Amino acid sequence: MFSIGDLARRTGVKVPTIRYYEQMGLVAPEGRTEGNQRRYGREGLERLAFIRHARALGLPLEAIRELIGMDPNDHARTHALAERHLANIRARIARLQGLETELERISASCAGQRGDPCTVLDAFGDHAGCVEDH
Amino acid sequence: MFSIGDLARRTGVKVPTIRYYEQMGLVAPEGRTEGNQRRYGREGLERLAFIRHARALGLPLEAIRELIGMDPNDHARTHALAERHLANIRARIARLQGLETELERISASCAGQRGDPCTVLDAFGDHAGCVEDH
DNA sequence: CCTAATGTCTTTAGTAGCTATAGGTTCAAG
DNA sequence: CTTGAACCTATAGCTACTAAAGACATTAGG
Repeated sequence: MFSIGDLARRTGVKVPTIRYYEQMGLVAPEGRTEGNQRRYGREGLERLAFIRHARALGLPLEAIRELIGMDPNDHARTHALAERHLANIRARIARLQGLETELERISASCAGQRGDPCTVLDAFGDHAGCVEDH
Repeated sequence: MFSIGDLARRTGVKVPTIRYYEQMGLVAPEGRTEGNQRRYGREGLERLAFIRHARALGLPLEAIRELIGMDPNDHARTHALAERHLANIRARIARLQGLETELERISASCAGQRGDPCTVLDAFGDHAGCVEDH
């Protein structure tokens, strides 16, 4: 039987976060002590580790909830979720790469001559220089 | 003189968002009508366009507030902010690329055989397969 | 000039995913 | 038995908005 602190130490998920996940219906203790403290079994530990890893992969809690409730034989749904998330990540990468390009341009736009006003400041506000349509 | 709706149409920033920016101290109307409605001048319009573009570049409002208050001759601070943000974006790209790799691995881990439990589900919870240290 | 439609006002609450704090109780070790 | 660490609940805060309620203002058409 693990206390909430044990779980926190073993999974790296902070104590208040575990309680938050419980509120969100993602983990529950097996029971409580007489003094009302949470006690978890091995299942709880594994569940929390699962959540932690899925979160580290960038899945929103909502998707994790879906995963938890999934039938392991339902390949279609499981694969679809993975693909959807992958597409999502790729889109975010593409968007950030657009920003990267533009910020490089902005940074390079001014040589930093004393006495001249900094063009970086203008560039931040200037939509005209943009290639992307953000 | 522009109403808040005019500003919204011209900049693409939604009306409630403009009011929110005002609360955050980023834009202010030049004055109000007798009936208490906001009226903006060209300055307000430009300020809002600046904010919009900076947001599109991914800058947090806090950084935009800094930019707004900056002396255009202070190259050091302006450039530093741009560089900091660029580094930030690059870090995020790197992180997402790590996730991309891992999600590809996860997606590929299961051929989708009927009858066999889906390994994707395990892979989501399995830290052991990770290369990155998330 | 009046009316109807549209625009605007303030205030409040909700979103995601936590984190922090306060004030109180319980547990485990010595 | 006492002390200190860990635990409890409830509430508020964070970012950057968005939505909704209920009242008032403005503007175009007749």
